Formats: sequence, C-alpha cells, structure tokens
Amino acid sequence: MASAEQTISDRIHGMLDALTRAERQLAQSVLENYPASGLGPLTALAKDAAVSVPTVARMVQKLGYKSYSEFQAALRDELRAKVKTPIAKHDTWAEAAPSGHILNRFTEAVIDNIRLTLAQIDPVAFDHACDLMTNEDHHLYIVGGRITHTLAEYLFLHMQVIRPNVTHVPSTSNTWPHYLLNAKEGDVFVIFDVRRYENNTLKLAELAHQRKARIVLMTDQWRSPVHQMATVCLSNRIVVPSAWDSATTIMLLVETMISSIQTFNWSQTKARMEGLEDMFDQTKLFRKFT
Amino acid sequence: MASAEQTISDRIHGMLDALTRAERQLAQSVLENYPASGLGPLTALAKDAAVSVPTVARMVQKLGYKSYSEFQAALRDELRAKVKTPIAKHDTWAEAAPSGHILNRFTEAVIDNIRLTLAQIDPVAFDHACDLMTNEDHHLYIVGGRITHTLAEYLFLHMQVIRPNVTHVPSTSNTWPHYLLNAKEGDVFVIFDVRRYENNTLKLAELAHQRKARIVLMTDQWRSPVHQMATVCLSNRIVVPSAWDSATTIMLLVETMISSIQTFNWSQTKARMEGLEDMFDQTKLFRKFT
DNA sequence: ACAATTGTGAAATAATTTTCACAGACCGTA
DNA sequence: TACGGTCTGTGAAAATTATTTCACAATTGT
Repeated sequence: MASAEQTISDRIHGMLDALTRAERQLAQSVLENYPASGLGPLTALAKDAAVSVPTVARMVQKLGYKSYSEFQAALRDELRAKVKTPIAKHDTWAEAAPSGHILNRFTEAVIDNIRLTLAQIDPVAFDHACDLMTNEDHHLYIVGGRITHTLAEYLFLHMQVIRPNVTHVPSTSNTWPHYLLNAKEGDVFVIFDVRRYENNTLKLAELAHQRKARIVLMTDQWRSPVHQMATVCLSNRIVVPSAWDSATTIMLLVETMISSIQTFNWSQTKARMEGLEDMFDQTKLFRKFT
Repeated sequence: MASAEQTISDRIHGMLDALTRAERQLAQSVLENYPASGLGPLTALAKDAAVSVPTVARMVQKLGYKSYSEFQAALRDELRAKVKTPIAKHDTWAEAAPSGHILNRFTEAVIDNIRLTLAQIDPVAFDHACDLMTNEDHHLYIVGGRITHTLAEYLFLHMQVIRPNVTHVPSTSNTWPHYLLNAKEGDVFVIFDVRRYENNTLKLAELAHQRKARIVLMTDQWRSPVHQMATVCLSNRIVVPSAWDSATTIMLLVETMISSIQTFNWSQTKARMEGLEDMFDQTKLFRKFT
C-alpha cells in the first residue's frame, strides 16, 4: 500500500506543509541523506534529527506505515528499484505485447543480466583479455563445450579474419588432444565454460595450463573450476525465465571483445577483410549489393 | 569508516576467490541488489541467499566487521557518500570503465538495438513463429549462413531437446540440397539471413518455398530477400561500433523463442530433458570405469 | 491561559543477532 | 573404498538491541 508510482521521498515532500515543528525537523533529516538515514535504527534517526523517539514513531504512522520496520522495508524496496538503471525498468520492451508476454519478461531479465555483468566487470581484466587475444606471437585457441561451442565458433569466425594463427577447438570432440600437441608456452586459450561445467573442458584447460599456456575464461557468475587456472576470468549473469541459461550476455561480451581487438588492430584487419571480400567475389557466395 | 577508499562491494568482489560455496552464494546475493539486501534483517538476507544464518554471521566477520550491525552501518555510510556525490548518475554500464570505453559504447549500442527491435516487433508474428516451431506434425529445419550458422546451431541444440524431427542445415555446406529432398509441404524452415545476404540461403529458401514449406525468417532491419517467401519475418537491429554487425539482438530473440516454445511444450520438454540427463549420467559412469 | 505539540524516562514487547553443539555433506587423499 | 578435514545447515537458547507504548511534564504558539 506504499502507493504506486510515488516514492517515499515524494510523499514526505508532499506533506511537508502539514507537519509540525518536530515532524518537519525529522522529515528534513530523513531527506537530508535519503534514504540512508531512514535505514538505520529508529533511535539513531531520532538523535540525528534531534527529536524524540516517540516523535519518530508517531510520524511513521502518519506516513501510513504500521511500524518503523515496515517503513524501512518500503525504503529498501525503493532502493532496490532505484538501483536498476532507468532503462532496465522500461515497462514493456515490445510495446505491442502485454507486459506479461515472454518478449517483455525475457528481455527484462536479459537487460538485468547485462547490467549486473557489466557492473561487476573489471575493465583492466577485459582489456588484458583483448590484449592477449591480439598478440600474434602466440597461437590463439578458442574452446567451447556442448552448447558454448557455438559462441566459440562465432568468436573464431571473426578472429580468423582479424589475425592469423587461430584455431577453434570443440572440447566435445575427441580430437582435441591433438591440438594440444602443438600448444606452446605463452599460447592463448579462450575457453567458454558455463554450467553445467564440462569435464572435457576442465581437462583441456589443465593440460593447457601445464604447458604454460594462458587462459581467458568466459564463464557464468558461479565460475567454472577452470577459473583457477585462468589468467583472465570474465563472468556473466545468465539467469532467465527459461529451462536453460542465457548466452546473450556472453554474446555481448564476445562481440565487444571483437570490436575492441579489431579497432586496436585495424590496419591489418582491414587488409584481411578486403582480401576476404575479393575471394568472396570470386566465389559468388554473396549477392551483389544494390 | 571501515576501510580506505574501497566500497564494500569492491571488497566482496575482491575476496570472491577466497570464498567457499555458501559464502560465494551469499556474496552474490548481496551484490545482486546492492546495497538494499544487506540493509535488511540478517535472517531475510540468509533466506534470500539460501544459506543458513550462521553462514551470514561468519561471513560478515570474514569481511572484517565485528557484527552484522556494524556491516550494515558501513553500508549505510557508503550509501550516504554515494548519494552525496553529484554524479551519482548511472550513465555507464561498466561503472569501473570510463564512459568512452568500448565496454560502455558497445553495450549502449546493443541496448539501443534491443530497444528498437523489440519496439517494432509484432507479438502476433512472434507467437506465430513459435507456434510453427512447436508443431511436431511437420519437420523443422534450421538454416544458417556463413556467420549465422552459429546462431542456427544454438537454436538447433535447444530445439533438439524440446522436440523430435529437427534438422540443422548449414546453407554453406554443399550438401544442403540433400536435406531438401525430404522436405514436405507444411514443413517449417527457420532461416537466418543477415547482411551480407547469401546466395545459397536464398536458393535454399526458394526451393523450400516451391515445396510449400513455411519459412520463419530471422533477418536484419533491411530484410533479406528471403522475406518475400517468408511466412513470418522477424527483423533485428544489428548496427554497432564495429566492423561487423551484432548478433546479440538476434540471440536474444532466439532465446526468447526457445523459452516461449519450451513453456508451451513443457511436459514433453521436461521428459526429454530428463532423458538427456540420464544419458549424460550414464556417459559419466562409463568414463568412470574406463 | 489553553490546546496542541513535544520530550522524558522507563517498562514491556518484539525482533534481531549471536552463539553453540552437533550432524550431515562434500572433497581430496591415502 | 575408507578416512579425515572442512564447510554447512539445523535448531534452539541466550544475549542483545530495537521498537512500541505509556503517563506525565515541559514547551510552544495563539
């Protein structure tokens, strides 16, 4: 019953005129560092505002809450909602669909995942990962599992254009040990491993680690055991209203990496892209642009 | 102040590696809606994180606070400080990165793509597409191109669990005509085609259309020529600050479809997932004895 | 001076935190 | 497979802290 679409702050402001001296004093104090002060003990708030304890108790009831705890709970809820960026609480994404439609529910969850993932990411780690993947002195291996090999391949297809010496290794294939034969110290493995974490992937990571290769790990918020061997670990939120986890956030990071590396490496990438275009023209794989 | 120039969030994040399972679970929960959840009662936090009360108590001490209340006080102080800062604006996604960093620029572009795509989408068309893909009376073919076959395969891997009679057809393979031999009237083709549009894909679509198959097309905002033959056409924004287009929005739609279909079809999907789990378990068993 | 407001101090209640001992789960190792 | 160590959860009691409420005195404004 903390009414819809009105913050507690608004409500206090609205009744500021109707308040008595001590109440106004209290109100000001609450608004002073809102909402922090309201979240502490009642006694502290009273002392802070230089009013008495009963005044606070009375005031809270005047605001329409049964108890101080209820008031605090309302403040916390408000804080929760507020921390989500404005865009994340975009009511409906697909405007033509009702807000309960899966298009809206799912998108909201994904945006939330993106927000939380990005908020936690360490830009230094990210840049470091890009750096490792850019360096052509070392071979780049891209490893994915049962589901994630699709992401791995997506990354591979782009890295292949950007630079030479890139290999896609599906850990689900039983031929992966063959690739490791060639792995040298300093080589870079980009490994995708989200739950359920795969034994094959772990084994592969261990062997790569033994050979002193460096590992960039793309995983979920619970982090694959591979992370103990990883030079850089990027973890993603992946929870959505579905029986499966979401790869959208991971896809976002992958594409951001591609973009970053490609910018860093632009002259070469450009040349290689042009070479590719030529070959495509010759094979007539694509339609001519009009 | 408990520590110098370091938020509690930072501190938690920093010791994430040193934490045990339950503690990490708790830490994640605290970070989930930071700082709101940490400001409620200990019991509530414990329940929220699905850990026991003593775990919370122990963890708080590990973080260096004498008591839970002290921890809360620190959180409140932090909140006070944060709100006071003029630019408490959440205008960057990766807070730790400068706003010009590729992480922020790219994410912003992707969010924009999602927003625009969803705003334009016709929920009826979307539902219709899901419907076509759910119907098991007809075979389901999933077709991708040079890059998009990774998305196609991602969809395929999930649809394969949801229902029988699903086939992944990479249009880049020269074996695709073989698949079409079996295509019957009413069969459903989910076709991914974004620029640059591929001749192979178009040819495939034409043949499928001739055979009176129905086509669900995932394309970009300029729409692949396949759309003239498509029963349902879903177009995505794909422009990002990169030499390539973004597949993240398409991934989002794909996952939303999976979620929708799976919900619609839940009892069967559940049974099939369990069957799959069993087989995975057995595979593990075999590996154990080898 | 009257009525409304506020503070005092304290007791009663309620809620929360803290602590404990123990048992079960889990993990790596012998 | 068994064994030890670590980590966790359970349930509950004890300790602490916070809230609520009261009666009455003090203060304020009109």
